[in-house]
Amino acid sequence: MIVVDDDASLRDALSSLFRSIGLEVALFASAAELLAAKLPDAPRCLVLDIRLPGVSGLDFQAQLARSDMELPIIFMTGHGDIPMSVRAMKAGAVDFLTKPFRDQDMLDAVSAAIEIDRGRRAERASSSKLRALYDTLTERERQIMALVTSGLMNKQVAAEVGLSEITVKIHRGNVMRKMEAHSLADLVRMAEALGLSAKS
Amino acid sequence: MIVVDDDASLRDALSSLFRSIGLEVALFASAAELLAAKLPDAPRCLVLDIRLPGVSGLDFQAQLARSDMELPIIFMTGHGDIPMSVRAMKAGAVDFLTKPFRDQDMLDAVSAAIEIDRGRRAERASSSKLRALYDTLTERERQIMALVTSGLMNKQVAAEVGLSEITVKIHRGNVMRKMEAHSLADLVRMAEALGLSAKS
DNA sequence: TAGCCGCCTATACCAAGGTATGCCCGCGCG
DNA sequence: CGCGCGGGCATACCTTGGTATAGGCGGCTA
Repeated sequence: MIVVDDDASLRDALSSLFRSIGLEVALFASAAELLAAKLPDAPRCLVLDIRLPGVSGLDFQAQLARSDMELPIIFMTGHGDIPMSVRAMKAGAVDFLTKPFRDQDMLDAVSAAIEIDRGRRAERASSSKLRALYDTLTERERQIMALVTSGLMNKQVAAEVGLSEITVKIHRGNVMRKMEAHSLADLVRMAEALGLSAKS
Repeated sequence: MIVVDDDASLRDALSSLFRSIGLEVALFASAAELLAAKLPDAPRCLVLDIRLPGVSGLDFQAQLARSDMELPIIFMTGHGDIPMSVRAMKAGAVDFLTKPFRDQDMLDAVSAAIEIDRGRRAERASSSKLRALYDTLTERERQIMALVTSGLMNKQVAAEVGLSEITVKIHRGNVMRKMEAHSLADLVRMAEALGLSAKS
């Protein structure tokens, strides 16, 4: 759980609130401090005041979304307005609370956000493993994989790329082995997840 | 384009605004009137005042989401607050505008909403066609389809369901024909889209 | 230079996929 | 009752997939 707010007393209040339900908490007074810090790699979320020293919360949100450190955000504000909240929600914020808020509302938002982060992490983990496997393929193998998973027969693939059928079979076998696919169905699903498509 | 607002002058203003960019407009003073009316089946969206005679806009949104008539909603409000806007956005609203709003803001929101609706329609159309094909399968065929697309070989499928391999081949062929799949890869993708999984 | 790797090909062989023909059973329906 | 249909099984035959063995070519690098 990461809290960024320039009000020390609010930070402390949130800290004890989150600790009371067993969450680890990291406190920061500004976005810059957060970026400078190293954080443990666990399901988490960001609780952010929309008015921060330096950058605005919305800008910081956009900045995070562009970086590889994407994590669910819950905004807080004392003097926000509707267009601001709408913009934050459209940009993917999990919630947008007005100060003062009820503890329970914050806890609900946080548990929803952590659940989202958990899902995203699982997603990223499996897709990055897939990427790693895919990266071990040679150019030819990638080409054959795309064509095979698009539903073409070996002979059609061979004609498409100007190879003999037997060579296609070799590459195909290599692809199956390198991708650790146990069946064609497996490979098709991997190709889907990787966003492959046979471009003619 | 569907507009629901109890203020006749605002309805007229929005009507002429939308017509000026070539959109067809249907006007209603309440949610009940909208539900009673028949509407042409084309990409569209709903522009809704959050304070309506009878039901609240948020309730109406929830009601629409539960029904089969799901369509993108843009809320308007004269006296809304942040929690209200956040709730609407969380429930899937495309935008939430405060009166008075700039014409351009409304037009931007509407074009985004119509784009969303167009995408959803395409999605629904292809998935409902898939459903229709899937519904023509017999119980056995569905069973074999699930197992085959999970990556099992015919003989393994046969063992799993206690049939001979040749019978599995027959069913498998029937599945391919009925689902209009041109290859196993096709069938696997269909199974994915249908959310099938082989339950042991 | 030798060795490795990616790449291509061929022959041969076996496993798996796929279809046709033919026959059987049970059930519901006109 | 006869008929259609879903379901099942077998033989036969052909296609496709998959692997092993073996060889050739070009490029990179220790």
